[in-house]
Amino acid sequence: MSTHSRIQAAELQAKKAPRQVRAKATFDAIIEAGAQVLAAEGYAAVTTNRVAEVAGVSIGSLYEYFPNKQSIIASGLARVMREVTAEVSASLREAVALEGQPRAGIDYWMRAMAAALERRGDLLRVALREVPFLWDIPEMRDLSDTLQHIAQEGRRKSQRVVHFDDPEASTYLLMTMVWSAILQTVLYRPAHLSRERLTQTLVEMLLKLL
Amino acid sequence: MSTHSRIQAAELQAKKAPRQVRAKATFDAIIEAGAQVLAAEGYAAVTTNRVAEVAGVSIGSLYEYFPNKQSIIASGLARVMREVTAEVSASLREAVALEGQPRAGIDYWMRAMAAALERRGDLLRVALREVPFLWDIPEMRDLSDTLQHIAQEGRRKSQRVVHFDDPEASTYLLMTMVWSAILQTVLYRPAHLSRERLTQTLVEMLLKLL
DNA sequence: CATTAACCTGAACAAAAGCTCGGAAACACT
DNA sequence: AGTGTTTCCGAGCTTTTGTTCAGGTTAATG
Repeated sequence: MSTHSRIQAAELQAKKAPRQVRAKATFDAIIEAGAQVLAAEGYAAVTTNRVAEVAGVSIGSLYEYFPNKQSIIASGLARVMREVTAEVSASLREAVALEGQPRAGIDYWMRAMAAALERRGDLLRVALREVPFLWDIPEMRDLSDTLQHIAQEGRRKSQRVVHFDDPEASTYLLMTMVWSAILQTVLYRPAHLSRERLTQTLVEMLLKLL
Repeated sequence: MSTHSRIQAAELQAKKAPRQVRAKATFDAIIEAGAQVLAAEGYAAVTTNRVAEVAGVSIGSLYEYFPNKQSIIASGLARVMREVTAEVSASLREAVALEGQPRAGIDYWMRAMAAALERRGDLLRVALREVPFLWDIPEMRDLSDTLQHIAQEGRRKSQRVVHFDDPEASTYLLMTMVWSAILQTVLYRPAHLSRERLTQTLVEMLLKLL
């Protein structure tokens, strides 16, 4: 078993909230700078002094609000993931609501996912591959939980959606697989598979299965 | 676009091969120690001095064979990935050969994949999540290329395997999705999905699609 | 206006980590 | 045994980086 110590939740959060508007601006600038350096230059390039410099703030101010380096990155990723979760789950709900036209629903959902991921592509690429404490950020886990929840709910409402021996497991799996495929394709752009071919084929497959 | 510099191939390789048997032992001990520390304590814990210590070798010896820290990790991962690729692609070939019994073939292949991954679970988990230059290691890319190659070849030989509008893309996708699902399940053990349920459901899905 | 609280600054400290290098020991070969 | 080559050693140099702190500035408060 891997034993390297999990990071405590407190160490991944800001240590105090800004009270004045000026302070709110520096706070945001720090988070923004952290995300930007991470996305553009990778995890190793994210040093506290560099983040402060990019944010246009002194190193002291940085430690006024964040207890350590990790909390800056974690705050930025948490913020982004809240946005992604909101966008993706909203589109999944809409897709589920389009019961009558499964093709349109699936298509719509996949485009929404791809768009949400692509907009944060540089950041998510680095985050998924390099940030050691990524999965200690609660918002990171929330996305898949939320999607699962919506999917299972949708399955229960309209019985005819999945007929497998194990409906729960197969819904879970379908969800996971489609998500993985989109993630892979959008973030890592395999040579032989354009976005168009991906979505077309995925839709076809899902229609055969549902 | 993310601009952080790609690592040169030379920086990820051993700088000279051991000539004597004694030297071969230290060389291997270093690689082994690197992999062990990485698997057990994470990327941040892999320091050159620590690797030397765990290997029971002096720091000087380490730099006799490896130009830098990354090359130690890269060598270890390359070695492991050669093994995994060999095991997984052998089992895929056998599965493809079982044309007559698709259920047995799929089942066999998935068990082989799961076993190959699980045996290196601790190492691969950390590698996939934390090693920044992971995909600059050629052996890392070889696996999916090899699997794709075998799968596409299998499809061409027995025409009746996949009937989709875009056979190549759908084979690619199926491959990717099954691989992702197994990887996820074996390495990150989702709470609600046991290995048994996964394989059962996956087999069922594949049979419906092929 | 006076006082307190919030905010900001940046030089400097301490720890850590990658890597070098001069020299000794083990080995191969004649 | 003698000679050159390979291997090994580890103290220490250099650089980097996370973080602190004492003091100054700005904003709120009464």
